[in-house]
Amino acid sequence: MFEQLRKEIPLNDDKWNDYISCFHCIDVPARTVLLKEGEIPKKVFLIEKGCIRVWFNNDGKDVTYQFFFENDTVSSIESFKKEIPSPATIETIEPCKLWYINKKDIRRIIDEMIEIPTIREKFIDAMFGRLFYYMKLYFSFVKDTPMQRYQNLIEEKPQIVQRVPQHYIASYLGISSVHLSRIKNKLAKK
Amino acid sequence: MFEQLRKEIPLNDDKWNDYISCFHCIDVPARTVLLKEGEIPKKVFLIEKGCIRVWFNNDGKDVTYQFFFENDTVSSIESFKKEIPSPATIETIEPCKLWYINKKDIRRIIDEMIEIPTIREKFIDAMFGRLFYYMKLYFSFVKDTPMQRYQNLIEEKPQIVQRVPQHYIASYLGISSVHLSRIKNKLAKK
DNA sequence: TGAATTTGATAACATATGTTATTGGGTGTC
DNA sequence: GACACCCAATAACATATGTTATCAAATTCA
Repeated sequence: MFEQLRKEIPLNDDKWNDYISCFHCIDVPARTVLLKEGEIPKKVFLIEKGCIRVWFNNDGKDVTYQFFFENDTVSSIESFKKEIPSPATIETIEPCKLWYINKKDIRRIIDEMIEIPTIREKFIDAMFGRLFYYMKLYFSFVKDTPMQRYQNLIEEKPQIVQRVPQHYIASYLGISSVHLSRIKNKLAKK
Repeated sequence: MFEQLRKEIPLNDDKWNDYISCFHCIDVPARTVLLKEGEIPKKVFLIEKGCIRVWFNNDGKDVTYQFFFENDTVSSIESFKKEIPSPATIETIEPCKLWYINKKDIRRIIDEMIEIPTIREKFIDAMFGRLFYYMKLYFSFVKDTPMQRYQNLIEEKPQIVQRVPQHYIASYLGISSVHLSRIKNKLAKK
């Protein structure tokens, strides 16, 4: 799981092993809630196998706003950083093999690693990447129709279309599942 | 302009004056283009007075996706960081008094300041703030109706509603100006 | 001041999208 | 195998939203 990362990070073996020992592996079935709306996040998850969605309750309807797959790290990032109750629920879609790390451990690791310039660079780049990701999502809502967003999804995130039930995808696109079904129908006729 | 910042940043006077001297002040009329679509950004702007919009061309229609006001810093952030042509145009809405700094200067200042832990902390917090801002914008598209988005705007960014022409606001909300007009009409009747 | 431009409201029509209900296929469980 | 459940497609209807055109008010600028 960590081989690739090991190569990229300039640490001696002791430090590395110290850090790695903070990660714990679990297997969970589909539809397992990893963080419930209203809880303050205590863990960050890393997916070895499976997929996860993050959703919140909007007047009784659940609105899925993010999917995660293999090698993604998952947390309710704003609540985690600010230590406030999460508005969102984190839930597995498929059976998953996960690694998790506790807040105080990840906090310590980041505080130590941020002092190393090359790692800091990576960290900041990752934050920019995340920022650009959300900017792009936002832009697609300002400028594209739901059909265009669906086509982009097929193009750019085929995993989502292949592995995630359609009603979750619909709410991710900001439309009803009926409408997504109509869009698929139209595209099929072309 | 920089008094408040001066208090927050622990630097000796020499360094401070060095940094400050990199900023240049200009006055520009309304509808001035500060960065044109396709150009690689070479400056970052800081607004002392006035307001600015950022927009891009979407099949012949201009789509405004961000507004900036006094004390905001403005750049086509992704293009600036990656040194790629900007998909967006930066343009004043009102006559503005601006400070700008060139890329190589801001680059140097950030590289030097990032080594100071308290400043680094502020810098990372600012990035998180930006990230949360775009996440929130994105969420509002996934879960709210245009009318709700408009009401949020009145609530949270009254400046925009008061100072920006309505057709720019409409495209910011992802709707036509006709529809925004209808929404206002409905709200007025309540 | 007067002309040009920008802005905002509204009407009429076409299209997109949501809601609710129904149907049938799949899948897992006992 | 029977049952419960989840999932996707579809129909029918209601509502939301876009498009185009027109007009009036406000603003800018010469």
